Parts: sequence; structure tokens; C-alpha cells
Amino acid sequence: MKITSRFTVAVHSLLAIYVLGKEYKMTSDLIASSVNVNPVVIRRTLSSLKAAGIIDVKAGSGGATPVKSADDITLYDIYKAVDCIEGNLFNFHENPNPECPVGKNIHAVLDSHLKDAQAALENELKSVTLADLMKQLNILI
Amino acid sequence: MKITSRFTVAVHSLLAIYVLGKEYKMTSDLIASSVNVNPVVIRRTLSSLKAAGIIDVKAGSGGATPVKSADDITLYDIYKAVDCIEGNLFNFHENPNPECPVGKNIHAVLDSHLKDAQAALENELKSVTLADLMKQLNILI
DNA sequence: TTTGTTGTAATGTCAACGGTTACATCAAAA
DNA sequence: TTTTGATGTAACCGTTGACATTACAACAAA
Repeated sequence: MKITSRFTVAVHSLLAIYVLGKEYKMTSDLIASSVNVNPVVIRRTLSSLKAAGIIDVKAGSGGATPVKSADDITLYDIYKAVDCIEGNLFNFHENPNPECPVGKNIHAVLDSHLKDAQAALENELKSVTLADLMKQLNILI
Repeated sequence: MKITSRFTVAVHSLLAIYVLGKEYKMTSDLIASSVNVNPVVIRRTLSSLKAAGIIDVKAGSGGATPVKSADDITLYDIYKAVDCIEGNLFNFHENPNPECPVGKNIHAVLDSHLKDAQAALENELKSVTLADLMKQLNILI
């Protein structure tokens, strides 16, 4: 099972908005053509990013614009904004048998390690900012 | 999106086999009653763990038994054995537009960071062995 | 040969994702 | 004020993967 592509779509959209936004009006249609998904998917993504205070989206006249500084946006912020995962990354089987010594204690034994693993992933995402990606991108353009 | 409960089911099953195996014949029915899932789910799980060389399962007479030492089994080994994730943890949107400067370079910019995040998760899982869990469990029993 | 178990195919249900259509709402230009 | 081009969102569909369950062949030991 994988983490939804909403995440990479969101990162892609933000890069487009922050890098190309000075030159073009960044409509959902334009972004959709860069990401290559349906415009409605982009609108849903932008809606989440707007709710997270990362960008602003103008209804009516159209176009998405930056709100937060790219230095202050980490991959983790984006990942959280688009809700890839609610709560725990690892699914746990429900109702282990409390009559069994293993079933009774499986959560006590396993939960902290699962949390640690998830935290390791998320900390790594926290260490990369949108500004970092923009620097890498500007070298390639 | 979450990582399938096959993983926690597998860990639970192994703990049962390694801790209770001296006292009981660990059939899929018995393990199933501890984990509280259908016995066929356990048989599939045990089948994966057997293929990974972690346990042995006797067809006919029945019962699962340890093969590898608990010290040599990490959570990562189990996670790999039951195939929670094939390849990349993060789904990437297909076919970003190569005509667009962002679309053309999004993989170059993003891939390494996604790999790093996944590696952080997996390294954390590598740092915990089944023996560690057994120690914790034996204190609680 | 009987018994209890594993291995596995087949089928069903369910949830999540992503695609798409449709349309109300809105802001700015004409 | 009307037109135009966007956004916001609800609704629905098809696909996919997970997990549950039934069924039964294969098997090993009593």
C-alpha cells in the first residue's frame, strides 16, 4: 500500500505556483496541464493547500498565489495539508485476543516502534523545504 | 493511505510462534484466534514468512516453527516478507508534462527526497529485532 | 484409512483513489 | 450590467487492493 499521489501532485503544483507564478496566471487548468491530471483534482489539492495557509486562491478572477515563504514550507507541511495519512501510518489489526498473552500485550510491545518509524519518515520530510526544491529546480531550468 | 495490517499480523504471529511455540502446536487456527482474523489470512501470512526463510510450516501434520534466530529478524525483514510495499512508498503521478519546466524536472527534484524519507522509515524498522519484542513481552506476561 | 492441517483458488464486500461531468458562485473586464 | 473565464463542490463511476470467507485438494502422521 502506498501513499497517495495527492502528495506529489501538491508538491508539483506548489513548485509551479512559486516558480512560474511571476510569469503566468496559475489557474487550475494550467497546473493540471503540467501535472497531467484533471483540473478538478488540482482544485481539490489547491483547496487543501489554501486551508493550510500555504497559498491563496482567487475565486472568480482565478489564479493561485503564494502566501507563506518557500523557506517556511517543508515537505511535511505539504504532506499534512493534503492529508495523505490520518493518524497512524501503520494499520493495526483490530481486536487482538485479550485472552492470549501475546494478544493482550501486542499493542504495548509494538506501538512505540511503529510510532518511531513513522516519526523517522516525517522528520525526514520536515528537513526539506520548498525553497530547497526551488533551488534544485532553478539549476535545471 | 496506510500500510496494510498484514505487517502487524505477521509480527503478532511470529511473537506467538516464538514465545508460545514451546508449549503449544502453533496451527493457523490457534494463531488466528489470538490475532482474531480468519485462519486463511494467517496461512497466507505464514506462507510469506516461510518463503522469506523466517519460519517453517509443516503441511499435513501442521504447526509453524522458528527457523531464524529471533536476534536475526528485524521488523524490516518482516515488513519485506509480507510485501507491505512493492518498490516505492510514495505514489508519483504518472506522466508529468515534459513541455513544462516543472513537469520536466519534477522527478529530478523530488525523487531523492522521497527515497530518503522511505529509507528513514525502513532504517528505523531495521533497528528493532524480534528478540527485542520478545524481551518486552516476557516482562509483561 | 482416518483425521487434522496446510495450501490455494475463487468469490464477495468494502473503502479509497482518481477521473469526470455538471453547475452554482464569483470577480473583473467589456 | 452583461459577459467571460475562473473557482468550489457535489455527485457519480470505474478501478484497485484489502480482508473475509468458502471450498477443496494435498499432505503427514496416528
